[in-house]
Amino acid sequence: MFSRACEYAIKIMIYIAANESKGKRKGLKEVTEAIGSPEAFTAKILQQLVKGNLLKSFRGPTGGFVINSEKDIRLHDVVKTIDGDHLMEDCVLGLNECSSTNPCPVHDKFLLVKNQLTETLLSTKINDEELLKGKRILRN
Amino acid sequence: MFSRACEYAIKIMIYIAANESKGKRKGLKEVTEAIGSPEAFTAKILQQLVKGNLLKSFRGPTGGFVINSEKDIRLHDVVKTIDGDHLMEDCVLGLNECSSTNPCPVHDKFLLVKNQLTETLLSTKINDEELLKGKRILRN
DNA sequence: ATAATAAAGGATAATTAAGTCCTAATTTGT
DNA sequence: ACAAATTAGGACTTAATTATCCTTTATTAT
Repeated sequence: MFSRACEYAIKIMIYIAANESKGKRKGLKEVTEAIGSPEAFTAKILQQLVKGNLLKSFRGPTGGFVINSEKDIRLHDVVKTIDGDHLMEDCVLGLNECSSTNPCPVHDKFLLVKNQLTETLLSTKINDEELLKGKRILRN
Repeated sequence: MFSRACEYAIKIMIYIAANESKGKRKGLKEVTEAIGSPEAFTAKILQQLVKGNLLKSFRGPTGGFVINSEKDIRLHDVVKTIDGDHLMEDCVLGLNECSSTNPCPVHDKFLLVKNQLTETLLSTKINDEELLKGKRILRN
């Protein structure tokens, strides 16, 4: 559904959001340990999230990443930043010309699925407390 | 959402199912022309669909492909044959250990989406006449 | 039998995604 | 000023997906 990079990005955002009450910035090492991702690759994704204005970064000792609190970040923002909005916007069969007036055979069948998906991504805040209800795993 | 190969496979199955009333077998050339896919790659996908028992193939002159009419084929079968059932079964965040008793943060949020998707794939027959209502495009 | 036709299948190439490595730039505390 | 820590960024490697090419096998009609 999502690219590997996007899966990591979602975990990153949720981890940082869930732990930012503890004040200090979250470093690359801590994040990769928390979500169980390859370090160098995770660094690239963090960069993308910073460029996309979802995170703010700070260098040097005491440096690290924090959520950009000026924004009210949703899963939709994270997915869009890493994977673009192809999943939400494009034809399921990959047809450029597909639209409600000129539909592919499965266009109507997938309307519900895509709406449900888009709605879920749009409505879920990265710091939604429901995401943390009970014990929640972020890595294997 | 689906791999490119799977997108082609869905188009292949819908095209052959929609045109099989015209009696004769559908050859590789005709199929690639109909769905606008690369010929050699399409041949490989047709092979997979035959191996998965969704199509029957015949060689030689008058040869080609037909739907395996012993089965009542759904989109779910096509997707499973080409992409496997990862999309339907696996954790959205790619976690092996994720389950309803040991969930990832977005597990509940995506239950509806995944159920809707699975239900759509399971309930849509490849020869559903709704897939052909009005003008329906299979290629750009 | 033979020639023509069409799918099967193996090998290889091209492209994209995933992941690594190394150096540069910035910030902090001494 | 300097050393240590930490992110930024470029270049590169590896793996997976997409796509092509060529040969083999089966089938049909002459």
